[in-house]
Amino acid sequence: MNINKIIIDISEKNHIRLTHQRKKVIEILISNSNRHVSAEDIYTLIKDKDDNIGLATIYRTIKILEDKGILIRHDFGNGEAKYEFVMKEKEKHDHLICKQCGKIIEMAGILPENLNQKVLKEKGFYCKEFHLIIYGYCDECNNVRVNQSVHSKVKY
Amino acid sequence: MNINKIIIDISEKNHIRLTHQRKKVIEILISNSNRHVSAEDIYTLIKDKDDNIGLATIYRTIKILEDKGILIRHDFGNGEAKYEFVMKEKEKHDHLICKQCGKIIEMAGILPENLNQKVLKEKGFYCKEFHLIIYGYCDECNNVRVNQSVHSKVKY
DNA sequence: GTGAATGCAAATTCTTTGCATATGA
DNA sequence: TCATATGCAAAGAATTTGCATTCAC
Repeated sequence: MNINKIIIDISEKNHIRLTHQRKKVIEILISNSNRHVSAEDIYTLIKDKDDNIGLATIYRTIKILEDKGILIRHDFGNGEAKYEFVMKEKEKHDHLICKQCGKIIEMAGILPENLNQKVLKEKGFYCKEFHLIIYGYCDECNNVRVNQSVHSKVKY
Repeated sequence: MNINKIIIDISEKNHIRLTHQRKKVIEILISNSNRHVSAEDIYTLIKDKDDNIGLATIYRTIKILEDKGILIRHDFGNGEAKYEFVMKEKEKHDHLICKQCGKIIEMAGILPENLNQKVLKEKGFYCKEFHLIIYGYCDECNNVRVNQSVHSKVKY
């Protein structure tokens, strides 16, 4: 199935009117589904292809796709939302973020299998999406840390 | 241990110079440690007590407390950071957020015990903080959803 | 043809920063 | 005393909105 067919498929299944701009946004999202992209990223990637689009349109499109569950929004805590295209085939994964260098490492299979039932039973809550972010230190940064001192003596 | 003593304790342990404003911020955080408060919330709560403080000071204080690990920052995806005072005694918990009404339910004991070792072994990553947010539907909203139709026919 | 989408610029919201003044240790 | 914190207002960054124009169906 080529990318054009996939896009048409998405738009029809989700009742999204397919404009030139929306097509471009979805195209970029699909071809970058291995990354986390911001609205600005999408904007730049489209501009790079000598295509014109307004940032506002991107924000509006993103919101629709998110509503439809086609796009997952991540807040990694730097004040900029990142988006990830949902591929059925792709394994769900969580994110490890280094507090020192900001690197994001993906890791799958962290959460237990039976979480949905557990949460439903205990809290009457129907789980749809699990967002687990683990903050800590990656290997390299941790080595630097232990060589220096972990507890800063800096006076504020 | 009264609240004043606790605040002095925090400031000394963490080498934070104790100003009138910082005292106020910490005081508000402690007395609202059962909630998630934003910078604006803290500002309003202090103003309500007929005390004066600048928003900038609150942001600066928050940043220090977060650096010191006294405060946990949560990004719940509405563009506003929320903070939670860390009480040693308080059990760590995760958050269930209803996609419909926005309600936040706290739940403890979701994550497995041995995560630190697992992540370290698999990815060489040293875990410090676990932020698990589960998006879904609370009991009430889910009832409404199943009575209506789950899939919107609205054309965008 | 017509209601809905777009682009632009202006408006909003949250957060940060520069600088003169005030203050805690 | 004196480095550091504060308040204010201005700057920044991300996102949203109003409105005239354009476009998909």
